[in-house]
Amino acid sequence: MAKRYEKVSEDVRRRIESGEYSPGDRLPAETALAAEYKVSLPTMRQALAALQTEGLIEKRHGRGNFVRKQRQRAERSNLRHQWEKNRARADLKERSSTGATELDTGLSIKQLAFHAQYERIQAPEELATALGVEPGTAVLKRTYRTRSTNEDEPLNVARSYIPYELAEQNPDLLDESQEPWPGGTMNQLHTVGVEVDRVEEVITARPPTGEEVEELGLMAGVSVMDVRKTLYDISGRIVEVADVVLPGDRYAVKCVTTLERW
Amino acid sequence: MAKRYEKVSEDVRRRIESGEYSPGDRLPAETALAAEYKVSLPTMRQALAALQTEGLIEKRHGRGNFVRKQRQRAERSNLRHQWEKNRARADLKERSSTGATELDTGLSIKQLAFHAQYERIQAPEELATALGVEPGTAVLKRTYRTRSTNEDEPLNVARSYIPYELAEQNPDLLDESQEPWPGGTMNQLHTVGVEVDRVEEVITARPPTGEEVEELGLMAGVSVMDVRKTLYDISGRIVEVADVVLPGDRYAVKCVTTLERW
DNA sequence: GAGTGGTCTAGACCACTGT
DNA sequence: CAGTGGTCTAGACCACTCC
Repeated sequence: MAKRYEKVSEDVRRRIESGEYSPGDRLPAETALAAEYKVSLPTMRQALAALQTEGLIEKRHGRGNFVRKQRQRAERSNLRHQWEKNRARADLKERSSTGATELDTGLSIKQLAFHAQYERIQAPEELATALGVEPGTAVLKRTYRTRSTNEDEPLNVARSYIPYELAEQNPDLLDESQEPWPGGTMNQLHTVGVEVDRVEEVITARPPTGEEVEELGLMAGVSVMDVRKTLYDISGRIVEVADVVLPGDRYAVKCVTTLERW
Repeated sequence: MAKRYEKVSEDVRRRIESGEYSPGDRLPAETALAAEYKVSLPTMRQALAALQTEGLIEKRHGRGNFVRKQRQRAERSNLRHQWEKNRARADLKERSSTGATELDTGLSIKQLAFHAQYERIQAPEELATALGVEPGTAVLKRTYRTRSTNEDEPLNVARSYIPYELAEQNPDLLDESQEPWPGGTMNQLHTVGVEVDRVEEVITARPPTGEEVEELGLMAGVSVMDVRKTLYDISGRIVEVADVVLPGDRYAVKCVTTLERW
Protein backbone atom coordinates (compact mmCIF):
# COMPACT_ATOMS: atom_id res chain seq x y z
CA MET A 1 0.00 0.00 0.00
CA ALA A 2 2.53 2.62 1.09
CA LYS A 3 4.59 3.87 -1.82
CA ARG A 4 8.32 3.62 -1.50
CA TYR A 5 8.95 7.36 -1.74
CA GLU A 6 6.47 7.91 1.08
CA LYS A 7 8.20 5.41 3.28
CA VAL A 8 11.52 7.07 2.57
CA SER A 9 10.30 10.61 3.19
CA GLU A 10 8.63 9.48 6.40
CA ASP A 11 11.87 8.03 7.63
CA VAL A 12 13.88 11.11 6.73
CA ARG A 13 11.25 13.28 8.43
CA ARG A 14 11.53 11.12 11.53
CA ARG A 15 15.30 11.52 11.52
CA ILE A 16 15.01 15.28 11.26
CA GLU A 17 12.38 15.54 13.97
CA SER A 18 14.37 13.26 16.26
CA GLY A 19 17.20 15.78 16.08
CA GLU A 20 19.62 13.63 14.11
CA TYR A 21 19.81 16.61 11.78
CA SER A 22 19.30 20.06 13.24
CA PRO A 23 18.04 23.22 11.53
CA GLY A 24 20.79 24.46 9.21
CA ASP A 25 22.46 21.04 8.88
CA ARG A 26 23.15 19.54 5.50
CA LEU A 27 21.66 16.15 4.72
CA PRO A 28 23.80 13.46 3.05
CA ALA A 29 24.01 13.72 -0.73
CA GLU A 30 21.02 12.46 -2.67
CA THR A 31 23.07 9.68 -4.22
CA ALA A 32 24.20 8.57 -0.76
CA LEU A 33 20.64 8.62 0.59
CA ALA A 34 19.35 6.75 -2.45
CA ALA A 35 21.97 4.04 -1.86
CA GLU A 36 21.16 3.91 1.86
CA TYR A 37 17.44 3.44 1.26
CA LYS A 38 18.03 1.23 -1.76
CA VAL A 39 15.89 3.30 -4.10
CA SER A 40 16.68 4.92 -7.42
CA LEU A 41 17.82 8.52 -7.50
CA PRO A 42 14.55 9.88 -9.00
CA THR A 43 12.57 8.14 -6.24
CA MET A 44 14.87 9.59 -3.59
CA ARG A 45 14.42 12.99 -5.15
CA GLN A 46 10.64 12.58 -5.09
CA ALA A 47 10.82 11.80 -1.38
CA LEU A 48 12.92 14.91 -0.74
CA ALA A 49 10.60 17.03 -2.89
CA ALA A 50 7.74 16.04 -0.59
CA LEU A 51 9.71 17.24 2.43
CA GLN A 52 10.51 20.47 0.63
CA THR A 53 6.80 21.05 -0.04
CA GLU A 54 6.12 20.58 3.65
CA GLY A 55 8.71 23.25 4.33
CA LEU A 56 10.94 20.88 6.30
CA ILE A 57 13.99 21.05 4.06
CA GLU A 58 15.43 23.50 1.61
CA LYS A 59 17.18 22.47 -1.59
CA ARG A 60 20.22 24.48 -2.63
CA HIS A 61 21.52 23.79 -6.07
CA GLY A 62 25.11 22.60 -6.09
CA ARG A 63 25.35 22.65 -2.31
CA GLY A 64 22.98 20.14 -0.82
CA ASN A 65 19.72 19.68 1.02
CA PHE A 66 19.43 21.55 4.28
CA VAL A 67 17.10 21.31 7.26
CA ARG A 68 15.12 24.50 7.21
CA LYS A 69 15.33 27.06 9.99
CA GLN A 70 12.14 28.63 11.23
CA ARG A 71 12.29 32.25 10.18
CA GLN A 72 11.17 35.05 12.38
CA ARG A 73 7.92 36.46 11.14
CA ALA A 74 7.05 40.09 10.71
CA GLU A 75 3.61 40.82 12.11
CA ARG A 76 1.22 43.06 10.27
CA SER A 77 -1.45 44.13 12.73
CA ASN A 78 -4.65 45.96 11.92
CA LEU A 79 -3.79 48.33 14.77
CA ARG A 80 -1.44 49.92 12.23
CA HIS A 81 -4.43 51.64 10.64
CA GLN A 82 -5.37 53.60 13.74
CA TRP A 83 -1.68 54.33 14.27
CA GLU A 84 -1.40 55.62 10.71
CA LYS A 85 -4.56 57.69 10.98
CA ASN A 86 -3.27 59.32 14.14
CA ARG A 87 -0.08 60.33 12.35
CA ALA A 88 -1.85 61.61 9.25
CA ARG A 89 -2.31 65.02 10.88
CA ALA A 90 1.02 65.11 12.74
CA ASP A 91 3.76 67.53 11.74
CA LEU A 92 6.24 66.69 8.99
CA LYS A 93 9.04 65.82 11.38
CA GLU A 94 7.06 63.16 13.18
CA ARG A 95 5.57 61.80 9.99
CA SER A 96 9.04 61.42 8.48
CA SER A 97 10.45 59.50 11.41
CA THR A 98 9.02 56.09 10.65
CA GLY A 99 6.39 54.29 8.58
CA ALA A 100 4.03 51.40 8.92
CA THR A 101 6.32 48.78 7.42
CA GLU A 102 9.00 49.62 9.97
CA LEU A 103 6.34 49.15 12.62
CA ASP A 104 5.63 45.64 11.32
CA THR A 105 9.15 44.45 10.89
CA GLY A 106 10.88 46.17 13.76
CA LEU A 107 13.49 47.37 11.29
CA SER A 108 14.55 51.00 11.17
CA ILE A 109 13.69 53.19 8.21
CA LYS A 110 17.28 53.04 6.99
CA GLN A 111 17.22 49.26 6.76
CA LEU A 112 14.39 49.32 4.29
CA ALA A 113 14.81 50.05 0.61
CA PHE A 114 11.73 51.27 -1.08
CA HIS A 115 10.70 51.54 -4.69
CA ALA A 116 7.53 53.12 -6.04
CA GLN A 117 6.14 53.29 -9.53
CA TYR A 118 3.08 55.33 -10.55
CA GLU A 119 0.81 54.73 -13.49
CA ARG A 120 -2.50 56.07 -14.76
CA ILE A 121 -4.74 53.24 -15.87
CA GLN A 122 -8.33 52.57 -16.78
CA ALA A 123 -10.04 50.32 -14.27
CA PRO A 124 -10.67 46.82 -15.59
CA GLU A 125 -13.81 44.95 -14.59
CA GLU A 126 -12.66 43.39 -11.33
CA LEU A 127 -10.94 46.52 -10.01
CA ALA A 128 -13.87 48.73 -10.94
CA THR A 129 -16.19 46.51 -8.91
CA ALA A 130 -13.83 46.66 -5.95
CA LEU A 131 -13.59 50.46 -6.16
CA GLY A 132 -17.30 50.88 -6.73
CA VAL A 133 -16.82 52.79 -10.00
CA GLU A 134 -17.67 52.19 -13.66
CA PRO A 135 -15.24 50.00 -15.64
CA GLY A 136 -12.86 52.21 -17.61
CA THR A 137 -12.73 54.96 -14.99
CA ALA A 138 -9.28 56.54 -14.62
CA VAL A 139 -7.36 55.20 -11.65
CA LEU A 140 -3.93 55.97 -10.19
CA LYS A 141 -2.07 52.69 -9.87
CA ARG A 142 0.93 52.67 -7.55
CA THR A 143 3.30 49.71 -7.26
CA TYR A 144 5.51 49.45 -4.19
CA ARG A 145 8.37 47.10 -3.57
CA THR A 146 9.96 46.96 -0.15
CA ARG A 147 13.28 45.25 0.48
CA SER A 148 15.45 44.81 3.49
CA THR A 149 18.92 46.20 2.86
CA ASN A 150 20.55 43.58 5.10
CA GLU A 151 19.24 40.46 3.54
CA ASP A 152 18.82 41.09 -0.13
CA GLU A 153 15.49 39.33 -0.14
CA PRO A 154 12.45 41.50 -0.86
CA LEU A 155 9.77 41.70 1.81
CA ASN A 156 6.62 42.38 -0.10
CA VAL A 157 4.97 43.81 -3.17
CA ALA A 158 1.93 46.04 -2.98
CA ARG A 159 -0.32 47.60 -5.59
CA SER A 160 -2.54 50.48 -4.60
CA TYR A 161 -5.41 51.95 -6.60
CA ILE A 162 -6.98 55.38 -6.02
CA PRO A 163 -9.64 57.04 -8.16
CA TYR A 164 -7.72 59.50 -10.37
CA GLU A 165 -10.35 62.13 -9.77
CA LEU A 166 -9.43 62.07 -6.11
CA ALA A 167 -5.64 62.00 -6.48
CA GLU A 168 -5.41 64.83 -9.01
CA GLN A 169 -6.82 67.27 -6.49
CA ASN A 170 -3.28 67.44 -5.14
CA PRO A 171 -0.68 67.29 -7.97
CA ASP A 172 1.98 66.09 -5.52
CA LEU A 173 0.05 62.85 -5.22
CA LEU A 174 0.67 62.12 -8.89
CA ASP A 175 4.44 62.41 -8.55
CA GLU A 176 6.22 59.17 -7.71
CA SER A 177 9.45 61.00 -6.85
CA GLN A 178 7.73 62.20 -3.66
CA GLU A 179 7.90 58.63 -2.31
CA PRO A 180 8.26 57.46 0.34
CA TRP A 181 5.57 59.92 1.33
CA PRO A 182 5.91 60.93 4.98
CA GLY A 183 2.82 59.75 6.78
CA GLY A 184 1.70 57.32 4.12
CA THR A 185 -1.60 57.02 2.32
CA MET A 186 -3.72 58.31 5.20
CA ASN A 187 -1.79 61.60 5.09
CA GLN A 188 -1.99 61.74 1.30
CA LEU A 189 -5.75 61.38 1.48
CA HIS A 190 -5.87 63.98 4.24
CA THR A 191 -4.33 66.54 1.82
CA VAL A 192 -7.36 66.14 -0.44
CA GLY A 193 -9.82 66.43 2.41
CA VAL A 194 -10.49 62.74 3.01
CA GLU A 195 -10.90 61.25 6.48
CA VAL A 196 -10.73 57.48 6.53
CA ASP A 197 -13.38 55.82 8.66
CA ARG A 198 -13.09 52.09 8.07
CA VAL A 199 -10.56 49.62 6.74
CA GLU A 200 -11.59 46.22 5.41
CA GLU A 201 -8.98 43.60 4.70
CA VAL A 202 -9.68 40.26 3.05
CA ILE A 203 -6.98 37.65 3.39
CA THR A 204 -6.60 34.59 1.20
CA ALA A 205 -3.79 32.09 0.77
CA ARG A 206 -2.44 30.35 -2.31
CA PRO A 207 0.78 29.00 -3.78
CA PRO A 208 2.92 31.71 -5.38
CA THR A 209 3.01 32.17 -9.14
CA GLY A 210 6.32 31.58 -10.88
CA GLU A 211 6.68 35.33 -11.26
CA GLU A 212 6.31 35.86 -7.52
CA VAL A 213 8.87 33.18 -6.76
CA GLU A 214 11.30 35.28 -8.80
CA GLU A 215 10.18 38.64 -7.50
CA LEU A 216 10.04 37.81 -3.81
CA GLY A 217 12.90 35.32 -3.80
CA LEU A 218 10.64 32.61 -2.40
CA MET A 219 11.59 29.02 -1.82
CA ALA A 220 9.53 26.42 -3.57
CA GLY A 221 7.17 25.08 -0.95
CA VAL A 222 6.08 28.39 0.53
CA SER A 223 2.62 29.92 0.39
CA VAL A 224 1.70 33.54 -0.04
CA MET A 225 -1.08 35.57 1.51
CA ASP A 226 -3.07 38.00 -0.59
CA VAL A 227 -4.35 40.92 1.43
CA ARG A 228 -6.92 43.11 -0.27
CA LYS A 229 -7.35 46.31 1.69
CA THR A 230 -10.29 48.62 1.08
CA LEU A 231 -10.43 52.10 2.64
CA TYR A 232 -13.77 53.79 3.22
CA ASP A 233 -14.06 57.48 4.09
CA ILE A 234 -16.55 58.88 6.59
CA SER A 235 -19.21 59.21 3.90
CA GLY A 236 -18.91 55.53 3.00
CA ARG A 237 -17.10 56.17 -0.29
CA ILE A 238 -14.23 53.85 -1.26
CA VAL A 239 -11.05 55.94 -1.44
CA GLU A 240 -8.38 53.27 -1.93
CA VAL A 241 -8.08 49.62 -2.82
CA ALA A 242 -4.72 47.94 -2.29
CA ASP A 243 -3.45 44.44 -2.97
CA VAL A 244 -0.51 43.27 -0.90
CA VAL A 245 1.28 39.99 -1.43
CA LEU A 246 3.04 38.66 1.68
CA PRO A 247 5.37 35.65 1.81
CA GLY A 248 3.65 33.13 4.05
CA ASP A 249 6.80 32.10 5.86
CA ARG A 250 7.89 35.64 6.74
CA TYR A 251 4.67 37.35 7.67
CA ALA A 252 1.75 36.95 10.02
CA VAL A 253 -1.37 39.08 9.74
CA LYS A 254 -2.91 40.07 13.04
CA CYS A 255 -6.50 41.13 13.44
CA VAL A 256 -7.54 42.63 16.76
CA THR A 257 -11.26 43.03 17.44
CA THR A 258 -12.48 44.97 20.46
CA LEU A 259 -16.01 44.13 21.50
CA GLU A 260 -18.74 46.32 22.95
CA ARG A 261 -19.13 45.98 26.71
CA TRP A 262 -22.20 44.54 28.34
CA MET B 1 18.38 29.00 -20.69
CA ALA B 2 14.73 28.10 -20.42
CA LYS B 3 14.20 24.49 -19.41
CA ARG B 4 12.02 22.38 -21.63
CA TYR B 5 9.43 21.64 -18.98
CA GLU B 6 9.08 25.37 -18.34
CA LYS B 7 8.54 26.09 -22.01
CA VAL B 8 5.92 23.37 -22.14
CA SER B 9 4.08 24.46 -19.01
CA GLU B 10 4.14 28.06 -20.22
CA ASP B 11 2.54 27.04 -23.47
CA VAL B 12 -0.12 24.94 -21.77
CA ARG B 13 -0.81 27.83 -19.40
CA ARG B 14 -1.20 30.14 -22.37
CA ARG B 15 -3.64 27.75 -23.99
CA ILE B 16 -5.74 27.57 -20.85
CA GLU B 17 -5.73 31.32 -20.30
CA SER B 18 -6.60 31.93 -23.95
CA GLY B 19 -9.75 29.92 -23.38
CA GLU B 20 -8.80 26.94 -25.54
CA TYR B 21 -9.61 24.88 -22.46
CA SER B 22 -12.24 26.20 -20.08
CA PRO B 23 -12.63 25.53 -16.36
CA GLY B 24 -13.82 21.96 -15.93
CA ASP B 25 -12.49 20.78 -19.31
CA ARG B 26 -10.22 17.80 -19.55
CA LEU B 27 -6.83 18.26 -21.12
CA PRO B 28 -5.53 15.74 -23.67
CA ALA B 29 -3.88 12.67 -22.15
CA GLU B 30 -0.35 13.09 -20.87
CA THR B 31 1.00 10.71 -23.51
CA ALA B 32 -0.73 12.73 -26.23
CA LEU B 33 0.63 16.02 -24.88
CA ALA B 34 4.11 14.54 -24.53
CA ALA B 35 4.01 13.47 -28.17
CA GLU B 36 2.66 16.85 -29.27
CA TYR B 37 5.43 18.75 -27.51
CA LYS B 38 8.04 16.15 -28.41
CA VAL B 39 9.17 15.60 -24.81
CA SER B 40 9.34 12.47 -22.70
CA LEU B 41 6.45 11.53 -20.48
CA PRO B 42 8.26 12.37 -17.21
CA THR B 43 9.11 15.81 -18.57
CA MET B 44 5.51 16.37 -19.61
CA ARG B 45 4.42 15.30 -16.16
CA GLN B 46 6.85 17.74 -14.58
CA ALA B 47 5.35 20.54 -16.66
CA LEU B 48 1.84 19.58 -15.57
CA ALA B 49 2.94 19.29 -11.94
CA ALA B 50 4.07 22.93 -12.10
CA LEU B 51 0.62 23.97 -13.31
CA GLN B 52 -0.96 21.92 -10.54
CA THR B 53 1.17 23.71 -7.94
CA GLU B 54 0.00 27.04 -9.34
CA GLY B 55 -3.54 25.82 -8.87
CA LEU B 56 -4.34 26.05 -12.58
CA ILE B 57 -5.10 22.38 -13.16
CA GLU B 58 -6.25 19.46 -11.08
CA LYS B 59 -5.00 15.92 -11.59
CA ARG B 60 -7.53 13.11 -11.19
CA HIS B 61 -6.10 9.65 -11.11
CA GLY B 62 -7.45 7.43 -13.85
CA ARG B 63 -9.54 10.21 -15.35
CA GLY B 64 -7.32 12.96 -16.63
CA ASN B 65 -6.05 16.47 -16.00
CA PHE B 66 -8.73 19.11 -15.65
CA VAL B 67 -8.71 22.88 -15.76
CA ARG B 68 -9.57 23.97 -12.28
CA LYS B 69 -12.70 25.92 -11.47
CA GLN B 70 -12.50 28.86 -9.14
CA ARG B 71 -14.38 27.78 -6.04
CA GLN B 72 -16.67 30.04 -4.18
CA ARG B 73 -15.06 31.10 -0.97
CA ALA B 74 -16.63 31.21 2.44
CA GLU B 75 -15.79 34.46 4.20
CA ARG B 76 -14.87 34.44 7.85
CA SER B 77 -15.23 38.01 9.10
CA ASN B 78 -14.11 39.34 12.45
CA LEU B 79 -17.55 40.91 12.78
CA ARG B 80 -18.64 37.39 13.78
CA HIS B 81 -17.17 37.99 17.22
CA GLN B 82 -19.43 40.92 18.04
CA TRP B 83 -22.33 38.97 16.55
CA GLU B 84 -21.49 35.98 18.74
CA LYS B 85 -21.08 38.13 21.84
CA ASN B 86 -24.48 39.69 21.27
CA ARG B 87 -26.07 36.23 21.12
CA ALA B 88 -24.26 34.92 24.17
CA ARG B 89 -26.96 36.35 26.42
CA ALA B 90 -29.92 35.67 24.11
CA ASP B 91 -32.55 33.06 24.98
CA LEU B 92 -32.08 29.41 24.10
CA LYS B 93 -34.37 29.51 21.10
CA GLU B 94 -32.47 32.27 19.37
CA ARG B 95 -29.10 30.77 20.29
CA SER B 96 -30.14 27.43 18.79
CA SER B 97 -31.25 28.89 15.49
CA THR B 98 -27.85 29.33 13.88
CA GLY B 99 -24.13 29.46 14.59
CA ALA B 100 -21.07 31.33 13.42
CA THR B 101 -20.01 28.82 10.79
CA GLU B 102 -23.39 29.07 9.11
CA LEU B 103 -22.89 32.82 9.12
CA ASP B 104 -19.60 32.38 7.25
CA THR B 105 -20.70 29.88 4.69
CA GLY B 106 -24.26 30.94 4.08
CA LEU B 107 -25.28 27.32 4.59
CA SER B 108 -28.12 26.42 6.91
CA ILE B 109 -27.52 24.59 10.16
CA LYS B 110 -28.90 21.39 8.65
CA GLN B 111 -26.36 21.39 5.85
CA LEU B 112 -23.48 21.26 8.29
CA ALA B 113 -22.34 18.12 10.03
CA PHE B 114 -20.45 18.71 13.18
CA HIS B 115 -18.18 16.56 15.26
CA ALA B 116 -16.65 17.45 18.61
CA GLN B 117 -14.16 15.63 20.77
CA TYR B 118 -13.12 16.70 24.27
CA GLU B 119 -9.92 15.90 26.08
CA ARG B 120 -8.18 16.96 29.27
CA ILE B 121 -4.52 17.61 28.63
CA GLN B 122 -1.54 19.20 30.30
CA ALA B 123 -0.40 22.31 28.47
CA PRO B 124 2.85 21.81 26.59
CA GLU B 125 5.36 24.64 26.35
CA GLU B 126 4.05 26.49 23.32
CA LEU B 127 0.40 26.30 24.37
CA ALA B 128 1.16 27.36 27.93
CA THR B 129 2.89 30.48 26.60
CA ALA B 130 -0.10 31.27 24.41
CA LEU B 131 -2.52 30.81 27.30
CA GLY B 132 -0.33 32.70 29.76
CA VAL B 133 -0.16 29.80 32.20
CA GLU B 134 2.57 27.52 33.57
CA PRO B 135 3.55 24.55 31.39
CA GLY B 136 1.75 21.45 32.64
CA THR B 137 -1.39 23.30 33.71
CA ALA B 138 -4.59 21.33 33.03
CA VAL B 139 -6.37 22.46 29.88
CA LEU B 140 -9.59 21.39 28.20
CA LYS B 141 -8.81 20.57 24.59
CA ARG B 142 -11.70 20.47 22.17
CA THR B 143 -11.38 19.31 18.57
CA TYR B 144 -14.08 20.30 16.09
CA ARG B 145 -14.57 19.06 12.58
CA THR B 146 -17.15 20.69 10.37
CA ARG B 147 -18.33 19.16 7.13
CA SER B 148 -20.84 20.15 4.54
CA THR B 149 -23.44 17.42 4.08
CA ASN B 150 -23.89 18.26 0.38
CA GLU B 151 -20.35 18.04 -0.80
CA ASP B 152 -18.63 15.40 1.24
CA GLU B 153 -15.57 17.56 1.59
CA PRO B 154 -14.81 18.81 5.11
CA LEU B 155 -14.70 22.55 5.65
CA ASN B 156 -12.33 23.03 8.51
CA VAL B 157 -10.72 21.64 11.61
CA ALA B 158 -10.44 23.63 14.81
CA ARG B 159 -8.77 22.97 18.13
CA SER B 160 -9.79 25.03 21.14
CA TYR B 161 -8.02 25.26 24.48
CA ILE B 162 -9.56 26.57 27.69
CA PRO B 163 -7.96 26.54 31.16
CA TYR B 164 -9.52 23.53 32.93
CA GLU B 165 -9.94 25.55 36.07
CA LEU B 166 -12.31 27.81 34.16
CA ALA B 167 -14.29 25.12 32.33
CA GLU B 168 -14.92 22.92 35.37
CA GLN B 169 -16.92 25.68 37.04
CA ASN B 170 -19.78 24.47 34.86
CA PRO B 171 -19.79 20.64 34.49
CA ASP B 172 -21.81 20.90 31.28
CA LEU B 173 -18.79 22.49 29.63
CA LEU B 174 -16.84 19.26 30.14
CA ASP B 175 -19.40 17.13 28.32
CA GLU B 176 -18.84 16.76 24.59
CA SER B 177 -22.31 15.32 24.04
CA GLN B 178 -23.69 18.82 24.66
CA GLU B 179 -22.21 19.92 21.29
CA PRO B 180 -23.06 21.75 19.19
CA TRP B 181 -23.53 24.15 22.08
CA PRO B 182 -26.22 26.72 21.31
CA GLY B 183 -24.57 30.12 21.31
CA GLY B 184 -21.04 28.85 20.98
CA THR B 185 -17.99 29.56 23.09
CA MET B 186 -19.04 33.07 24.09
CA ASN B 187 -22.17 31.65 25.71
CA GLN B 188 -20.22 28.85 27.35
CA LEU B 189 -17.87 31.37 28.90
CA HIS B 190 -20.85 33.48 29.93
CA THR B 191 -22.13 30.56 32.03
CA VAL B 192 -18.99 30.73 34.13
CA GLY B 193 -19.16 34.49 34.51
CA VAL B 194 -16.74 35.51 31.78
CA GLU B 195 -17.32 38.50 29.53
CA VAL B 196 -15.05 38.57 26.49
CA ASP B 197 -13.54 41.95 25.75
CA ARG B 198 -11.06 41.45 22.94
CA VAL B 199 -10.32 38.90 20.24
CA GLU B 200 -6.90 38.66 18.64
CA GLU B 201 -6.40 36.55 15.55
CA VAL B 202 -3.04 35.86 13.95
CA ILE B 203 -3.16 34.50 10.41
CA THR B 204 -0.32 32.69 8.68
CA ALA B 205 -0.18 30.65 5.48
CA ARG B 206 1.68 27.47 4.60
CA PRO B 207 1.38 24.36 2.48
CA PRO B 208 -0.76 21.66 4.11
CA THR B 209 0.82 18.69 5.85
CA GLY B 210 0.14 15.26 4.39
CA GLU B 211 -2.25 14.62 7.27
CA GLU B 212 -4.26 17.73 6.43
CA VAL B 213 -4.45 16.77 2.77
CA GLU B 214 -6.15 13.59 3.96
CA GLU B 215 -8.28 15.19 6.64
CA LEU B 216 -9.54 18.16 4.67
CA GLY B 217 -9.66 16.45 1.29
CA LEU B 218 -7.33 19.04 -0.20
CA MET B 219 -5.87 18.98 -3.66
CA ALA B 220 -2.11 19.08 -3.92
CA GLY B 221 -1.26 22.64 -4.79
CA VAL B 222 -3.50 24.35 -2.27
CA SER B 223 -2.37 26.41 0.70
CA VAL B 224 -3.91 26.51 4.14
CA MET B 225 -4.35 29.39 6.54
CA ASP B 226 -3.64 28.94 10.21
CA VAL B 227 -5.76 31.19 12.36
CA ARG B 228 -4.77 31.42 16.01
CA LYS B 229 -7.53 33.10 17.95
CA THR B 230 -6.96 34.40 21.46
CA LEU B 231 -9.87 35.55 23.64
CA TYR B 232 -9.29 38.08 26.44
CA ASP B 233 -11.87 38.80 29.10
CA ILE B 234 -12.56 42.25 30.50
CA SER B 235 -9.86 41.84 33.15
CA GLY B 236 -7.25 41.09 30.47
CA ARG B 237 -7.06 37.37 31.28
CA ILE B 238 -6.77 34.89 28.41
CA VAL B 239 -9.85 32.66 28.47
CA GLU B 240 -9.50 30.69 25.24
CA VAL B 241 -6.91 29.95 22.60
CA ALA B 242 -8.09 28.29 19.39
CA ASP B 243 -6.28 27.10 16.28
CA VAL B 244 -8.30 26.89 13.12
CA VAL B 245 -7.02 25.46 9.85
CA LEU B 246 -8.78 26.81 6.78
CA PRO B 247 -8.32 25.54 3.21
CA GLY B 248 -6.85 28.47 1.29
CA ASP B 249 -8.98 27.91 -1.79
CA ARG B 250 -12.29 27.77 0.05
CA TYR B 251 -11.96 30.47 2.68
CA ALA B 252 -11.19 34.14 2.95
CA VAL B 253 -10.56 35.82 6.29
CA LYS B 254 -11.97 39.31 6.58
CA CYS B 255 -10.74 41.86 9.09
CA VAL B 256 -12.76 45.03 9.51
CA THR B 257 -11.18 47.89 11.46
CA THR B 258 -13.23 50.93 12.42
CA LEU B 259 -11.15 54.01 13.19
CA GLU B 260 -11.67 56.77 15.70
CA ARG B 261 -13.14 59.95 14.24
CA TRP B 262 -11.23 63.20 14.06
C1' DG C 1 -10.95 -4.16 -20.89
C1' DA C 2 -9.44 0.24 -22.60
C1' DG C 3 -7.69 4.45 -21.17
C1' DT C 4 -5.86 7.26 -17.84
C1' DG C 5 -2.52 8.96 -14.42
C1' DG C 6 1.04 7.14 -10.60
C1' DT C 7 5.32 4.87 -9.35
C1' DC C 8 9.82 3.31 -10.28
C1' DT C 9 14.13 2.22 -12.59
C1' DA C 10 19.01 2.99 -14.73
C1' DG C 11 21.59 6.01 -16.54
C1' DA C 12 23.26 10.30 -19.39
C1' DC C 13 24.34 14.87 -19.27
C1' DC C 14 23.97 19.86 -17.58
C1' DA C 15 24.48 23.73 -14.06
C1' DC C 16 25.81 25.49 -9.80
C1' DT C 17 29.03 25.80 -5.67
C1' DG C 18 33.14 25.74 -3.31
C1' DT C 19 38.17 24.80 -3.11
C1' DC D 1 38.27 20.30 -10.44
C1' DA D 2 35.29 17.52 -7.48
C1' DG D 3 30.89 17.26 -5.50
C1' DT D 4 26.24 18.41 -5.52
C1' DG D 5 21.59 18.95 -7.20
C1' DG D 6 18.69 19.74 -11.84
C1' DT D 7 16.96 18.11 -16.21
C1' DC D 8 15.79 14.63 -19.37
C1' DT D 9 15.12 10.15 -21.54
C1' DA D 10 12.89 5.39 -22.65
C1' DG D 11 10.38 2.20 -20.99
C1' DA D 12 8.15 -1.23 -17.45
C1' DC D 13 4.54 -2.00 -14.51
C1' DC D 14 0.74 -0.64 -11.13
C1' DA D 15 -3.78 1.62 -9.66
C1' DC D 16 -7.83 3.97 -10.60
C1' DT D 17 -12.07 5.12 -13.49
C1' DC D 18 -15.48 4.27 -16.64
C1' DC D 19 -17.88 1.66 -19.99
